[in-house]
Order: sequence, then structure tokens, then C-alpha cells
Amino acid sequence: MRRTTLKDIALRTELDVSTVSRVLNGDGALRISERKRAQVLQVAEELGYSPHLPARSLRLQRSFNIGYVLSELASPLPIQGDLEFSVARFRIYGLEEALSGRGYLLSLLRLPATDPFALEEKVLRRRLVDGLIYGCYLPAVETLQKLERAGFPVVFLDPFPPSALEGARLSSVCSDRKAGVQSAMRYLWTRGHCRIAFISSRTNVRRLAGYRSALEELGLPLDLRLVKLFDPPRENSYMARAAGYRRMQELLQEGVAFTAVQAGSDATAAGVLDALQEAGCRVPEDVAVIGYDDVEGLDGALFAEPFLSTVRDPNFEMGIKAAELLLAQIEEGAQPESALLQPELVLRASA
Amino acid sequence: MRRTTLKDIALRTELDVSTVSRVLNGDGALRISERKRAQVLQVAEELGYSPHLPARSLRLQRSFNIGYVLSELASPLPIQGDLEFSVARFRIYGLEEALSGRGYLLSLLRLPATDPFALEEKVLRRRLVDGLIYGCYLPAVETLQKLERAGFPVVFLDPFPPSALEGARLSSVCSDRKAGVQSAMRYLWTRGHCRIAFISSRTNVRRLAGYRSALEELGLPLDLRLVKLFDPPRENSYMARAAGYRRMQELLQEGVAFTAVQAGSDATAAGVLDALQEAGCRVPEDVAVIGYDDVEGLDGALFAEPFLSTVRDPNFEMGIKAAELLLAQIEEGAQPESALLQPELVLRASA
DNA sequence: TCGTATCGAGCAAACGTTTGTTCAGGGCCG
DNA sequence: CGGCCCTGAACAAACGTTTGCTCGATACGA
Repeated sequence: MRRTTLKDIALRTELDVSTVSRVLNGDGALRISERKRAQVLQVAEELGYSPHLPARSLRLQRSFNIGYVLSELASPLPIQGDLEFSVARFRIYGLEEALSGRGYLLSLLRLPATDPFALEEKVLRRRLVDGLIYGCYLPAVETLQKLERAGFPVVFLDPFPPSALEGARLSSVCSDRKAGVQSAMRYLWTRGHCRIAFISSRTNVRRLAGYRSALEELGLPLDLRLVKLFDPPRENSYMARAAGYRRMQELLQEGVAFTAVQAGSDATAAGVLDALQEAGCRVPEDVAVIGYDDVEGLDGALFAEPFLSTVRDPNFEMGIKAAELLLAQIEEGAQPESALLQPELVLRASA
Repeated sequence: MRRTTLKDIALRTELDVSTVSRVLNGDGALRISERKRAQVLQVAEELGYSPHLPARSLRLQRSFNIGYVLSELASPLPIQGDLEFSVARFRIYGLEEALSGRGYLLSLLRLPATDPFALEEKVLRRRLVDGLIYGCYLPAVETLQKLERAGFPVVFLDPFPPSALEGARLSSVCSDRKAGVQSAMRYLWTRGHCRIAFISSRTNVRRLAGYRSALEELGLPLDLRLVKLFDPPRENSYMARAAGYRRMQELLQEGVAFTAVQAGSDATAAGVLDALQEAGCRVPEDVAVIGYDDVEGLDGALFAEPFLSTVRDPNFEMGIKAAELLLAQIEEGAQPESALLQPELVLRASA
């Protein structure tokens, strides 16, 4: 069974393929009677027409493929790439959703930084893709410059660290993690918490900034004894729970008063809960705890009671937004743009 | 700057495009003088020619796109999808490597099981892709049957559970985890270990089978007190370390003699090491420990001393193999085939 | 009534390949 | 010396779109 083509519709409507094409594309210079237009639309619907991508690509000199950049086998931070790939899932779903809805395919493209020609070859010369999404990895500086000079459509999806993009005229989509933590802190404050600890990996700079800003905004003093940071290379994602556990133990031993904990991640928060439970503290009665990330299955079987309140990055929406920004550049020649999306406070039992 | 096309080469060599095409494709019915053939090849090299995918697609009625199936937002096992996506990285790299080397692109395709028409629409009717790779998710049974009936090229890349494919005439690529654990056990045996414990999530059925087979092969008794299994829904990947820790503690308290531990994963092994260290056991002098997975950065900063010996699935190679199987089906009409690749024992300090 | 817009739609070329067919020239055999 | 086959290569069509251009017919103002 063959695909249905414009020709099939043209035959059935006794019109020319060009006319059918114009109707279906809503050509600007279109002049066609309403009756025939309706007929075309109906027949197209009946036959389940959808344009043949390769033919369209050939004609329009666009691939209708967007490249999602895969880089090194080993990323600079040992577990970073892995972790990012894992949370990147929802962003990727968003990307795929938005792109496929507009006739594009999201293709994985390996562009190792160790191979400076890969970009030149696959992207700039062969034009395998119409645009690039950098999700987990930042490219080398020369790559960045090359893309910028070529004016090639690129979007950085939650780049880490964000400062690496400074000055580059390239699009990016980020979650406003600072605001996310701020809103969590504000919530804690409305519940009467004035002494709030912050336990997190040192890499979570935006979340730390949110913590500090919130204190300032709420008129609370910054007590450094309540801030516990750990180093990601030594205490990585597999150890985030253990790290949270230890830092919480320390905090309890040090005897500094506090009534709430904002953790840098859900895994860390889980460790915090472990330590609190061990110490006989009730959550949220004695101590309120809020995590970050909203790890999948969080309110399912992932963590023991109490279900963790947390902050959720709008990952799916970030993917959608990134796709929109990229397509705007590709199809309308729009200028690069940076978008900051708002995370959501998810209240469950722990705060 | 324009792409170089066949026409450019034809102009420079004063030959016809068709001739150039035949030379470059090594057409079977080719008759051309050696001199001109060499000339074509040289000019093509000089101009950096590579075929225009859309044009080729249009002519050959193939998309040169392979779909990597993304399914649900939430997978049946809460964390499974996430975890798989994470270890799937290297398999994806292998796929991309092999596919791009043969002119194909690896594209992400969302085919939610909740949307039975997605497959029909995107794959069977629109033919957006020439073949499908199922990496993290198994499709619904009807989908499976539909694919089989249509004879559509599909490869399952390490399906879980493997039994789900039984009877279906569809390709699959798996790691022989049973053999992987067996080889680790054999190694432990050669180092004089006769009482080897097994601590793992209950889902690791092939690894457990390897443990049992190895015992049998080595003439060692199966002591059920040495086998500690935990349930993945309650103790998931984020808790694997904690689970390993607890099971190891239990084992130590129960006082059953053992000199080595085979863990079901590296994370579990890390917990095992934690407990051993806490109990004052030296590794590997008092107790040898072997993990499974070779988590990225393992010999880097991931785990504390001693560096963990482990079993590594040939993930990259599995990706390559899957691509080869799929392309054989697409290009040569090869029959579906199942491949079982061998994991590798990686010896470091812990055993 | 004639010239001129305007409307509605068809014609045809082009995008870059691949491949079946044709065709000129040369060598060989009868 | 004519007919035939073989070699090496060109010719041309086709894949499914898009889009500039043409063109007949109708409408309208002069």
C-alpha cells in the first residue's frame, strides 16, 4: 500500500498538484474558490495525507531534522552527563512533542569535542540538521564561536554552568531555580519557619542564590552554620542521599536551632529525612523538609514516609520552549533569545 | 556556500552525473574505465562530496532515519525508565556511531502505548523511519504483533524482561548477564573463595541465574543464607546503596561464614563496602567484593577506596550490534536474529 | 465595445539522486 | 567486408514537493 501523495488528491479533485499544494500550505499568494479549497481539504483528510518529508526537504533545502547533541563518552564531571541525561528525559519529551507537531524529527548527533571536524562536517557542511539543541553538554569555546559566526540556529537547554554562555548571542532555556527555592522558602516562612537550613551540593549555585535572596527578602539573618554544602566530585549523585544524611547528622549534633530544611535535591532530602528519623524528629511537626527536582515516582514508592514536598523544574515545558525558540530562528529568522521558566512548588507531606 | 553535488563532480570530470553516481555507489552493472573512475573518486574527495540525504531518500523511498522509541512519561516500574535511560547512554552512543557511519540518523520517536495510533501513523503510514529500536520500553502486545505482521524492521536492545519477546520473530540484542556473573564467580573461585554471598535486587534474574549456575559449575553448595534479595519497588535505584548496606549488615550479624560478595549492581556494592568498612573488614583481604554495571567514573571519584571490581556490559558494542542487525534487515532483507553479547570482568582493587 | 485588471487555476521547472535504456564506436568472427 | 557483440558512457525518467510564471475567462470602467 502506497503513501498518498499530492497527486492522489489532485486526481480525485480534478485539480493540479500545485493547486492542492497551495491549499494545503495556505500559500500567501493563493487564489482559489472556497468550494474547491474545501474539497481539497476534505479529500486530504479522507486519504490521510501527510507530506513526504524527503521530497519537501529536497525542494526546500531543509532537513526537518533537529540535532540533539551527544558529546563525549565521558563528561568532564564524572556523573554529570549521566545524571543530566536522566533528568533530561522530560525535556526531551517536550522537545519531541513540539518538534514532531511541526513536522520535525529530533535526531541524536554525536559531536565529540575531541573531534573538531564533526561539527563542521555533519552540521555546517552536510547540513544533516536545521538546528541544534545542546542538552547535557556545553561545546568547546571554538565550537560556540563557530556556531555564532555561522548564525546557525542553536538552543541551549538548561546549560551548566550558565555563565559559559555569557556574551554569546545564542538562545537558551533555563529553569529559574533561584526563584524556585525562593518560593519554597517563602512558603516555609508563611508556615512560621524562621530558621531554615540549606543542605546541598556546592554545584547548585542558583538554588543557593535563591536561599540567600529569600532570607534577605524575608528579613531573616544568614546564619552560615545552617548552610551545609558538599562537593559533587567526591559526593556524587549516587552519594547525594548519604551526603544529605551526614550533613543532617552534623547539623543535629552542632545544636544550632532550626525548624526547616531546604535541600538541594530530592536525593539529598531523602538523606536528611533518614537522619531526622534516626534522631527521632517528626516531619513535618518538628522539622519541615523541602527537596528539589521532584524525582519521578516521588509520591509513589520512591521514598519512605512522609512524602517529600519539593520544587519541580518545568522540564517538559522547557523542552517545548526550546523547540519553539529554535523553530522561530529556523523558519522566521528570529533573533536568539533567552527564556527563564518558573519551577513549581509541589507540596506533599514533609512541609 | 553551496553543498557540492553530483553535478559539480560531473562538471569537473566532464562526465555525466549518472556515471559519477555509479562510480560512487559501486553500481553492480558498472562499466567504466579505471582512469575515469579514479578521477571521479579524486574529485569527489577534493570537493568533499557526500550525498544529499533528502534527494537520496526521495529516490530510494527510504528515510535513512532510525527511530529510537520513547514511550510513556511514566514507565510501569517507577524508576526503571529513568535508570535505563541513564545506562542506555552508551548503547545509544553505539547506535549513533554505527548508524551515522552508514548514512543513517538516529531519531527519537514518541510512541506512547496509550496512543495506539501513533505507531500506525508515524511508522507504518508516514514511514518517518526505516526501522525501530526499542531501548527502554517494551511495546504493548498488540503493537508487537502489528510490527511482526507488517514485517517492519525492529530490534530490541536489551529488553526487560527478556521473556516478553519469546516467540516473536523480532531481533534482539542482549548482554549475557548470566555469563557475566559466572565469570566473576569463577574468578573469585580461582582466588580461593568458596563461600560467596549474593546481594542484589530481585529483578536481576539473569545475574541470579549466573550465581546459581556458577555455584553448580564450581561444585559449591547453594547456601540460601548467603543470598540476599531486595524488592526494587520499595528499594529502588536511589536506595540501592542503602539496600546493599542493610543486607550486608544483616549478613554480618547473622554470622554466616563468607569470604566474598557478588553484588547485583555497583550501587549495591557500594553499600556493601560501606557496611564492611563500618564493621572493620578489610577489602579485599577479609572480604572480596565484585559489583555489576561499571558505573561511569567508577575508577574516578565515584566510590571510596577500594576501587570496585565489577562486570561491565558491552553497552557500546550492543548498540553497534543492534544497528547492524537492523540495517541488515532494512538493506538486505535479512531475517530477524537474536544476539547475546559477553560482558567483561573488570578487575580493580576490591577483588 | 474595447482595453485592462483581477480571479482562478494550470504549466513547468527545479531540488539531487538513482537506474533502466539507449547509443556510438570498436573489435571479432564468419 | 558485413553483421554482431561488447564496452564505456550518456540520456532520460522518476521520486514528491514547491513556486514563479502563464493564461483564459470574467468583471469593470472608460
